[in-house]
Amino acid sequence: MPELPEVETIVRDLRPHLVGATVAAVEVGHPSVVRHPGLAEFLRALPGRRIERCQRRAKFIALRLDGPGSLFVHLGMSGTLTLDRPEVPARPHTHVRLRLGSGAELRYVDPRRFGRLMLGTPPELRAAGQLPPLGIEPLSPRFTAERLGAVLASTRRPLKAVLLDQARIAGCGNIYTDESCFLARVHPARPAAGLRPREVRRLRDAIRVVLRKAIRNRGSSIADYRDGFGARGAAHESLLVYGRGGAPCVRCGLPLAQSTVAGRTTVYCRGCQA
DNA sequence: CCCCTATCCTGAGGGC
DNA sequence: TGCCCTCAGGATAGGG
Repeated sequence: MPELPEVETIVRDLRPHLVGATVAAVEVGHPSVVRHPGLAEFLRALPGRRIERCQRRAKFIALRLDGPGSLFVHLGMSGTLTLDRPEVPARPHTHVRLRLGSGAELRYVDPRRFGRLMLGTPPELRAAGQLPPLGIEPLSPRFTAERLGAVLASTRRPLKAVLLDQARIAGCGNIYTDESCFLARVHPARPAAGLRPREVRRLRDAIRVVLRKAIRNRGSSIADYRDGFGARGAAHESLLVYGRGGAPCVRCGLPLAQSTVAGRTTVYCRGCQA
């Protein structure tokens, strides 16, 4: 579900309310979402900890705690992390609740339970196989056309597969990958290493424009996604290709093509993305 | 290394 | 109205 812009929106929403707050109590409804450490240790280690930072890395939410370690949350396909007043009834599939010293409640809701919560330092979690290798942040200043070119040059896999590969570029999912390829006018199934330098530059710029615009619009609420306060985003209202297979291309009017690339539904324009 | 498929789950939507 | 099928924004394991 949530890609970089959705996770970033949540982090920005929650940050002012979480930083400085103390975890007063923890309740876990469905233990399978707690991946590390074990449930008992998770319940033991969290209460009393103070949240020092609230940040995004790739599609992970990282709540840095006092003392060593962070609480990492990955939302999977259908997860949400919201701050609620405790008297508001919890929605179905609320699996974890953190009651805060402020009285508010941080709730992890995830119908499909593909998401997960983990507690520890990055090296610990990497050693436990819970935190995968993560590539460059596409919104960082280090994400230059040269850098993207180097990433793409290393493989002949389809471009889209590389953009979705979190170990190479962190944060892009199915929606914004298709949007970026369209904006850059490159075909998502082209071998990554085959892009010309000017196409790489266009793609680099397109990825940043697409992600920034989606953040400005507070994320795409196509199904389950909600912001840090449970409200829907508006980014899905201005998507150019995602979910529009068969509809006319906004640039040339040709019906948008839909096929499977890198195992994912992919929408693109045969005319504009040669 | 690459690529595809199945898998973890629930819910929404379409066809009949 | 209901049943069945397919599909979904993610990530990973296993097979060819």
